[in-house]
Order: sequence, then C-alpha cells, then structure tokens
Amino acid sequence: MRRAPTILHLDMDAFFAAAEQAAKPSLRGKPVVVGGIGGRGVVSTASYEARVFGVRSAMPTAQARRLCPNAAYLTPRFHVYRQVSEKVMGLLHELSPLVEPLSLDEAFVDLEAGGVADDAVSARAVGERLRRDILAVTGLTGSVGLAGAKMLAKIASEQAKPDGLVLIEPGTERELLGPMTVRTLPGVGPATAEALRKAGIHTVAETAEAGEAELVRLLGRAHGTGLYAMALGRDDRPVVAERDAKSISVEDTFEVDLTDRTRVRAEVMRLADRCVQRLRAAGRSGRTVVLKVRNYDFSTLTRSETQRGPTDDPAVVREAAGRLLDLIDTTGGVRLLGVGVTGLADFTQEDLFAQVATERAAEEARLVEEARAADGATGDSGTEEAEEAAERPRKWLPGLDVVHAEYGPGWAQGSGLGRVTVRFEQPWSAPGRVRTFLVDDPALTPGEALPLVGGGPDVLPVAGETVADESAHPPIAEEPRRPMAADPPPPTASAATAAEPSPPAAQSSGEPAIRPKSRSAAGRPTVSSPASSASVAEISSR
DNA sequence: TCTGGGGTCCTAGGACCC
DNA sequence: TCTGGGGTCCTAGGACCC
Repeated sequence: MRRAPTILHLDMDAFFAAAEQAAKPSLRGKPVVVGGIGGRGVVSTASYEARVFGVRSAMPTAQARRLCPNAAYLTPRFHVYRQVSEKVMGLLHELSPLVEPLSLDEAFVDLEAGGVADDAVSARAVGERLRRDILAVTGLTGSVGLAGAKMLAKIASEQAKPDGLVLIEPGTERELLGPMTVRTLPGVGPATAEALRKAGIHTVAETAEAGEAELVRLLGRAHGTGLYAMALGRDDRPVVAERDAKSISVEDTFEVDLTDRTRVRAEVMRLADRCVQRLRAAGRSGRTVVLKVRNYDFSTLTRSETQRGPTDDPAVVREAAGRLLDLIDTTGGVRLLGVGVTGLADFTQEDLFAQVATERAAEEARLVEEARAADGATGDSGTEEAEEAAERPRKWLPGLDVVHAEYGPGWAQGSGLGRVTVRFEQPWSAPGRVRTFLVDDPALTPGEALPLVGGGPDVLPVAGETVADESAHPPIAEEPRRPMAADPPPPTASAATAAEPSPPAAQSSGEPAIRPKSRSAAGRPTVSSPASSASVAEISSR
C-alpha cells in the first residue's frame, strides 16, 4: 500500500462495441452488441446505448435480442481490437516500463516506477493526459483509476466509467470501501458472494468485521486470507510486466449437439491441430494435454495426460487427445469440445515416438476423412480447409468488412436467403447506405479493416482481390425495409456410425533429447472458422 | 432459443519418495 | 509389523476474470 496514488488502472469503455461504433458511423449513438451471433452465442460487449435495455456481458445473445431487438448484433473483429490495443499499450509504456496488461482493453501501470508521478497531483495530471492521448490516437475513450494499490485502482476505474477518472486518496480507502457490496472486491463472484451472504456478510465493512479466521473457515485458506486483506484495503501486489502464458487451449461450441462418435473424434483432431498451431506460433511446447467435454446438459468434464517431456508435435497431441476421448462417454450428446496444453516450456522435445506418431496420425486422418465422407460431408470439419473455403458459399457474418468492386468498402449487415446486405461507409465518412446483393456476387469480396483514426478519403483501402466485370453485378435491391429471415438451421449430425479406430497406446522408452526453441513467433496462426451459421443482423434500416 | 472462448489460481485426494 | 510426516507430482473440478 503506497502513500501516493501512483498505481494506475486503465479500462477502455465498452471496448469492442466502441471500436465498432468508431468504425461504423451509422452505429454511433445506437445500441450495438458484439459477441457470438449464433444460436448459442453470448454477449462480449454491449454499447452503453444497449445497456440501457439491460443487455450485459456474458448474457446469452438470444436474451439480448429479446431485450433489445433493434441493436446491431456484430461478430467480433479481434484483429481490429488487437491493433487498437497495441496503440493504447504503447501509450502506457511511455509512462512506465512496468505495464501489466490484463486483457486487450485493461492494464495496470506503475507510475512511480516510470518516474512520472509521485503524488496525487502529478498522478491525476498523468491520468488526464493519458485519457486525452488515448482519445486522440484511437478515437476511443478509456477510464482511469488511481490509487495506492492495484485493487483500489481497479475499483476506482470502475467508478470512473464511462469516460472518467477517479483517484482514491490513500488513507480514505476503508471509509470508501466499507459500505460497498462484497461483489465490488475482485475475486468475489456469485459463489463467494452467496457463501458470504449465508454467513450474514454483505458489505466490505462486514467482511472486515468477520475476521480472518471466519473468512478462512468459509472460503478456504488462500481465498479467505486474500479477501480479508482486501476488505481492509491492504494490497501489496506489485505491478508485474510480461507474464508468460501457462496454458494454451482452443474450444468450440457446436450449434447442434454432436452425437455421432466419429464426428466427435474428427472435431477433437481438428482442435488438437489448432491448439498446436497456437502453441507453435507462441514458440512454446507443453507436457500435459487436456481434453474438455461439455455435455448436452452443460455438465463439463476434463481429462488430462502428462507426457514424459514437452512437445509441440501435432501427432503427439492428437494421439493424447484421442486416448482421452476414449475415456469419455459421449452418447448423450456433446455441446462443446476443447483441447489444451499446459505445463508450457520454452523447450521442445525431439521425442522418439514423434515419427511413429506422425505415421499413425496420417492413418487416423485417413480414417476420419473416410468417415466424414460417409457422413455426408457436412462441410465444416475438413482438414483441407483451403480447398473447401474456395468452394464453400461465403458466410457474410454481420460486422465483417467487405469491398464491392463498384461501391467500395463497407460491412456486412446481415445475410440470409441467399442475400447479403452491405452498408457502405468508412470510419471517417458520413453514415452510409445499405445495398443488398446475392451472397455469391463476385463483385463482393472480404475487405480489410480500416484504421479508426488517421485514415481518410485519400487513404485507399486495398481490396486484396481484383474483381471482373464490375458493371455486371448491380445491387438487386436497396434499403430493404425489414431484415430477412434467418438462415436455415445447420444440418444435423448423421446417424451413421463407423467403427472407432482405437490407436495403440504410444509408449516407449528412451531419453528425450532436448533442444532449445526460439521464442520468436513463427507467424500468426491460421484462422479457421468454427462451425457457426451466418445469421441476420437485426438492424433497422435508417 | 440458456449459458462463448481464452485464460488464471486454488483445492483435494492419491501416488510416490524419503 | 500396525503405523509418522513432509514434499512433490498428477489429476479433476471449480471459482473467477475479461
């Protein structure tokens, strides 16, 4: 606990939604919801206009649509948010070498370590200047909390929202925190709050009064002592820059529960490959492979297997995931599958079974491919994604950038019934018009995200592809009055069941050779689209 | 139309070792 | 030969965060 409020917490306001509003002039001042747009999606971020209707993060998107049917429902564009985030983090690094990012839109900064502030007056000045700089550089607003401890700085930024700054003067924290609900304290979620409520503890002051022993009894050693310290406003955790990831995982929720065991296996193999791609892109390898299965009833289980040494070999991860799947009964239907790797190391192992495993993986892939062909090849589980992508009809997910050969850059507002509506506007333009095209109109291609600020009419976006015969594909309609009906539901899994290939356990002996591995990223992981159906953006035309 | 995806940290039991 | 205690690793699950 410092005697000067030199720990800064920055939290961007409704970050994803605000970035979309900055990119799409027609959405400014309107309710915008960013998140999963499929049947099982949840809200990532709602704009403040949407929050008025009760829309919140983590809420099922279906529920949000009922509360706020006129909002724009957009799929996230993480590459855009990452670019903006890098600019913001750059500004923070100008203040101090000690910057601790918590997510794309949040970070702690140790102002004292940066030598930019050592009292309340200078800290406030730094915070206000930062907010101005962020707005100038990104076009977005962020809220700043300043205090003598991390926890308090975070609470302060929360109080400052939106577009504000709150400084907690050291010495005043207990008085300030006392009347607040325990949920204010970081680390107190629904379960902890309920346990405390049963003990008659509702506020921070009551938490402090309960005493450490009682809190430990209620919540366990670590949580109890931690919560007691927080309730007293004690928090000496340092700002820590650059923490190495401890696990890497990928998961997919399916639009329809998977029942066909062969399909389940094929999806696990895809996930294993995606996981390894991420692992390799990060220059890491890991020892423990984790398989995650969420059942039709939302019950979730994990199975893990630790290898003798760290690996980043796709065949090893595939085989481990396959063995773990063998341990699990999936007959009731599977809602989600995930594959992860933990026990990360900067070293990778030239392990002796890798070659054997590679051969076996090829065989497995062949079997899976066969099964999929027999299954009717529903389309999204392919290993030959590049080939399929070319043939697959385009899915114009709402919110994504497009370019039309004649009308220029815009974004997909929604699609269905073979049509896609596009709004033609740019971050610096006036709100644009909507036009409707056939989904396979060759004049329409995926576009690149435009910069939110610093761009302008003179900065011409690159379409990335040339389009033949511009005039041959006029829009088939303009400004439709009503959104179109939703896509048909995705095909259900086939009932066909193939005999399960059961790979022999790969076990052998021998000392693994260890070689150091470069941490430099080997390029971005390939983006593979999860099985989600396009749906209509319910945006009232204006 | 009920519940994403990517993480972190903690707990607890059993195996195993000294 | 009737019963210890501590430490570490592995596994599974759960709470929490954004």
